[in-house]
Amino acid sequence: MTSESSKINSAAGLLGFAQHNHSTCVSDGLATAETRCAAEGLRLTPVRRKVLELLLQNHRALGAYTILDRLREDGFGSQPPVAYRALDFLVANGLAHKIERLNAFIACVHPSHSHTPAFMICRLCDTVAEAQSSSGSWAIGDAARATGFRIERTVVEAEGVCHACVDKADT
Amino acid sequence: MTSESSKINSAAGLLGFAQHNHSTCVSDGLATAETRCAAEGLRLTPVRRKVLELLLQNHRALGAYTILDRLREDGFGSQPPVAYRALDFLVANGLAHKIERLNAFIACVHPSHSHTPAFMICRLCDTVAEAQSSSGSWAIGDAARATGFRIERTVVEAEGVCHACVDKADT
DNA sequence: AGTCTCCATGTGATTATATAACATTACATA
DNA sequence: TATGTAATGTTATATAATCACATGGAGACT
Repeated sequence: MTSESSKINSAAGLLGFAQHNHSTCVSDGLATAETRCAAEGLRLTPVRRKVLELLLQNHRALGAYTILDRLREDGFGSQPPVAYRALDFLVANGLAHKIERLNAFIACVHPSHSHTPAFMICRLCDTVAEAQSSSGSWAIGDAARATGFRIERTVVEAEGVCHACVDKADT
Repeated sequence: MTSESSKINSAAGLLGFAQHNHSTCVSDGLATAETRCAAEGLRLTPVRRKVLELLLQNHRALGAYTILDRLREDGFGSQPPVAYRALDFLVANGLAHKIERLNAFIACVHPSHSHTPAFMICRLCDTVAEAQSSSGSWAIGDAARATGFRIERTVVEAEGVCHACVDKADT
């Protein structure tokens, strides 16, 4: 427990892959979420808040069942729907994203404005970084326009090796 | 059965979303695969060939268990690993792709050369179109270069409504 | 305060997706 | 034919996600 959380903290010393003071990530993220929910009449209930807090604690994607375990420890309901409903709420309101490649979830790093997120997933340290992007910048937009396809949502996930892990990479 | 296959054929009258003569998709795809496997010393065994044929029969993504059902009908093994191993082979050798968003698989439409595929998924008719693309054209490449992230594989999947379905779309 | 309604949560059961582990068979080739 | 390797078959299990229904709790309205 203790060793695990300290490991998480030290490993989370990268925002995405950039150096940053991680200590404010959780508090800032929760504060932003509370502001937004208050402004839009959304209810950031205890379970939802707790799940967001768990996601903010590390820059990795967490599976629903990992989250569920943590919820159980904190006295929340321990059946899958509890976690999935909270995650659905967070994703629907742009406070978190699902990483399709991993079937896992991560807190949004800039939840204040809507965006088409793009992710970089390090296969060695499992860190996930969210890249800023405009929705029209993807080459697939051209193909869509050419065929009359109306894009509603785009998944962009790059898998590879982050700067910090390049040294220990085999290839 | 008959009605289902005819439905598949009529619905598959679009390559991705472009009009095309679907009757040659399966035969051409299998021929290309056989040529490539022969050239590279890969073994396109009966199960693998059958799975590829199933994928080629429609421009939709098929789940592993759907494939498994068809394999069973044809006298192949009917346990999950049978389907997953064949799919792994096809994906590893560029003959098929996994659509992460759907947890399902689709035949590659241009298996002759390596590429970073991008997909358009119609949420109304479930058709999946593979767009041609060069690996460097994604905006995420810039973010990766900026942070020293080495991209090995990129998932690009756009979800929306295809040209043919726009009329029946609610919004 | 009462109570109605809506939304959120709790819980048990089930479905869907994917892999582990090990036995067996087919194939190439020495 | 003997032998190593790759492919397949099969049992069991792990992981991910949803269904269905009961319970609870905050606001709106009287």
